[in-house]
Amino acid sequence: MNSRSGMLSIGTLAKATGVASPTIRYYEDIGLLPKPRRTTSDQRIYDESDKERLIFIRRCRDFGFSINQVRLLAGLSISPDQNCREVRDIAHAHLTDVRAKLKELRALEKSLTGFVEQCDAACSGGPGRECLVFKDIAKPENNKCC
Amino acid sequence: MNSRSGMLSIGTLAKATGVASPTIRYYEDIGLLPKPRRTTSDQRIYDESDKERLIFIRRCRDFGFSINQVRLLAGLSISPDQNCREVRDIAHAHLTDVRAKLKELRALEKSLTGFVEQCDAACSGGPGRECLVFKDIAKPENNKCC
DNA sequence: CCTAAACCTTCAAGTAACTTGAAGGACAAC
DNA sequence: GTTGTCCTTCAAGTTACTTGAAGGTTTAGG
Repeated sequence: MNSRSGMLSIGTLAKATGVASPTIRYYEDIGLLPKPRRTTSDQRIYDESDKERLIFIRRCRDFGFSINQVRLLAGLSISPDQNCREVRDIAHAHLTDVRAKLKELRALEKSLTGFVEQCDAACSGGPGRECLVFKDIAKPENNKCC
Repeated sequence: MNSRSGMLSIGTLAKATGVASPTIRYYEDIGLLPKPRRTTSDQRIYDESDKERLIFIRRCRDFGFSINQVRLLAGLSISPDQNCREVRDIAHAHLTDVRAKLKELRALEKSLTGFVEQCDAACSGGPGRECLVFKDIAKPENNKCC
C-alpha cells in the first residue's frame, strides 16, 4: 500500500506520528481511535484527520494524561460546542498531579543524594563490613508508616 | 493467631509495615521475601527479621527502586561482604533516573501551566467555538517526532 | 457450645498501557 | 517466481500490584 492523496497504511501512519503500529491498533481496540476504512485486502487506510487525531492523542499522552483523560479530551475536541472550560479543568487537575509528583521527586532526589553522599563517605576506605546505608534504609528516621 | 514473642500473622505484619497482605504474598511468590514458617493450620508465621526485611523492601520501593533493583539491594544487604560500592552505584543510577524525570516533569509543568493560563485567557468570555488549546495540542510547536 | 465476623489459604484473573510473538495473508521489489 | 517487508488477528507477556472466588481457621461475643 503506497501513500497517495493522504491515504496512509498503518505502518506509514506509525512512522509519521511516532506511535507504533501495535499501539495504533491498541488505541483502535479501546475506542480511542475510530475504525478506519480498509483495502480490499483488509488493510487499514488512514487519512489526514486520523493522523491529526493520533498526533493529538500522542501529545496528550506525552503530557502524561491517562488514556481515560485523553478519551475525554478527544471527545471534547470534536464536540460541536467545544468546551474550553472542561479542557482547562482536566488540564488543571493534571497540573496539580504533576506538581504533587514534582514535590515527591524533589524529596526523593534529596534523599537519594544524601544517600549516595553518605555512601561515598562510608566507603571512602573501600567496602565496609557493615554498610551504614542499609541501616539507614531499614530504620526509618521519620517513621512514615501508617 | 495472636502475636506473641515476635511471631506475626500476615495481617499483623501488614499492619506493622503498611504493606498489604496480598502484596506480602506477592513478594514471597517472586522470591523477594523468604518463605516463612507455618502454623499447623498452614498460616504464615513471621518473625522480627521478616518484618525488618519487609520494611527494607518497602523503603526501597518508596525510593522508587524497581523490584529487580530491590532484589539486588536486598541480596547485597545480607551478603557476608556487604559491598557498599554496589549499593552506591545502584542508588546513583536511580538518582540519575530521578533527575531525568524531574527535568521532564518541570518541562511538563511549564507546558501545562502555560496551557491552563492560555485556556483561561481563551475562555475568559466563556466557551469558545474553536478552542485554541486543541490547536496547540494537535500542532506541535517543536516537532518532537522522531 | 454456637454463631458471626474477621482472618487465613491458594489460585487465577484483573488493572493500566502497552509490547511481543505466533500464524498466516498481502504487497513490493528484484 | 522469489524474497523480504508489510499487513492481519489473536493471545499472551510485561511490571507491580490488586481483586475476587472458593473454602478453611481463628477470634470474640452471646
